[in-house]
Amino acid sequence: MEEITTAVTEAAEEPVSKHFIELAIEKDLAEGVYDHVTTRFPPEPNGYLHIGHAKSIILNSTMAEQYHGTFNLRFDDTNPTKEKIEFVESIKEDVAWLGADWEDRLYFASSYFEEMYEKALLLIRKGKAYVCDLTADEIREYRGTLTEPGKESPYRNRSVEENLALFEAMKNGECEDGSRVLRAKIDMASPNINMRDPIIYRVAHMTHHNTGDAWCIYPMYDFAHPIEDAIEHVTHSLCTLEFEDHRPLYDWVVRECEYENPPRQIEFAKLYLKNVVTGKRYIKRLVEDGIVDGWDDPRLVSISGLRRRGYTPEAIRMFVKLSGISKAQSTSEMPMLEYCIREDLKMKVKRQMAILDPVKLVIDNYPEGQIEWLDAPNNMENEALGSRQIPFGRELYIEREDFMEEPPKKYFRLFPGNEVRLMNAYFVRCTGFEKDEEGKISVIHCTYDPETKSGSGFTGRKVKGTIHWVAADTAKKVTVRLYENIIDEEKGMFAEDGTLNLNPNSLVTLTECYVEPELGEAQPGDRFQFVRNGFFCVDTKDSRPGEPVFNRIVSLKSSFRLPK
RNA sequence: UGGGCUAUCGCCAAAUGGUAAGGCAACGGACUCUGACUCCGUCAUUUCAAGGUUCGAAUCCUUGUAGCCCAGCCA
Repeated sequence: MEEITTAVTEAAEEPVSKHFIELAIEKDLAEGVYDHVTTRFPPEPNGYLHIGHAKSIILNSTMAEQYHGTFNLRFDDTNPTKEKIEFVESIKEDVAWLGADWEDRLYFASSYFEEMYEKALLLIRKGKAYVCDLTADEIREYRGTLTEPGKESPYRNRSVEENLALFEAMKNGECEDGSRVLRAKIDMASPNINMRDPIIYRVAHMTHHNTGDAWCIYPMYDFAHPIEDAIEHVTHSLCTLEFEDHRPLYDWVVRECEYENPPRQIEFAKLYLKNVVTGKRYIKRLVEDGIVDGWDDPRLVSISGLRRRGYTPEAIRMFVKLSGISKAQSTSEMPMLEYCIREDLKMKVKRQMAILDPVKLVIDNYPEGQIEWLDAPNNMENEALGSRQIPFGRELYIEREDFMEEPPKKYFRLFPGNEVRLMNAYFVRCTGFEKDEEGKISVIHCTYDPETKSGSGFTGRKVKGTIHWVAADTAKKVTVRLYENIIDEEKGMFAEDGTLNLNPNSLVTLTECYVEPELGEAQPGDRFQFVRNGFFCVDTKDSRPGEPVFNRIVSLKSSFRLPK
């Protein structure tokens, strides 16, 4: 008995191999480099978060959780020219929604400005920093190029006293924007351009969203970030690959600023999605051109867009986990994200019948005016979701594609003479159809067999197809939005002139859709599976009481294709 | 052309000198009151390339090749 229990437990713990960051953390813990783990997600409040940020949020927070450490949310707000307070709120909302819990550890880099200033003073006194009067253009020239070393600034050897006085003047507002900067004195000949006397403070007379007008000098990322991490006792500062070249500078700053137990920066590859736009400037353009509805347009992979579309945090977390953590630049594909949301929703939402492209079906041998309430399970695979009563009558709507006048081989649904099951109801046999003047099918006729009612245990004969339906008299008419990739996947992301190749059919709005009557009362955010049509979510923006607008989250996989 | 990083299936990704996991996608088949789900099967004699070391190499060594990042007073 005990052996069985053990075996089951072991099987449940699937031996997933550890990624390089987990190994690094475990090594640090084992060697006593750190006695705790602290991570952080450090966004600059200058825009909305997207699926790429989700990777960082989830990685950082799960590492803390996994090693019984703490996770901080810290706004890296060191550049007032780009930041706005409203982004702080949207970022907090998105991070919380994703399930990353910073508890009471919400920090702002701007609240460390005093300590950063003190550290700058320390560097000056140590002869490790100097005030430079070169213009921006001159600094660029002096920096050299990728292949040629830079040359030293004429201001590089100012005295400590002079530097102190000048830096004081910068701080006191006596210097105009761009007239002076504070630079770290490192090595103008370094092959790593980041080490060629990087600027660590600049002058900017601008009101900061958090510190107001208290400061007119602001620290640069390379100086501020390591200090922020050190102040918070961050142990593992996880960031993306493009900062690899900055690590020597990061280490230089924590060392020269004399922090004990300095944090360690570890880089990982960003999450890219094939044929998906995440770049701020492109999305901004889409918003400005009115191609999308805003940053929370359901076609975007912004966190708010995904949320509005109906994605769950669980699905996004699963996606990040399946995508893995490595240093190899990689591009995942949307089907993997789609798999995650189907996987998450299939057991937890109700399965309802909705007709997106209706055509009328008349059951000629069913009594006129009669309404019958049928029992329908909400989710055959999850009994906990219970069942509901749905109205059935003589006239129904079925999906236009569920009838074919001249069916190909292996078509299992309705065609003249064929019998199918109406899901949760009866077998019906097609007896004929009518067309309108344009030759389009307008009404389909059939007869039903009362003995074949769902749940009756009828086994007399079998049918190959089951189709869904809603009763015409009681159906609720709703708006449904279908989404496809906003990028034309055939053409690829960019055209030759650098513009995006847009898919003109990325959004299709259907207004003649019929759903079961109870869905008329669905609330914004409610999710459903519409039988054979995919997973849907009631829009949180455009829905009105009693008038839900359904967004398609993702379609179901379909293996039926007409032969060519 | 300087520096840093990375190359394992269409995509993501394990394997840490011991004989190429797994997931997505795809393709067969079974089942089905959703052509969904589920289930079962197929899918890298070979790891960017060429040499070398070794009983044994995706892993070590050489030499190449390709891709990404860096010259903001952005982060």
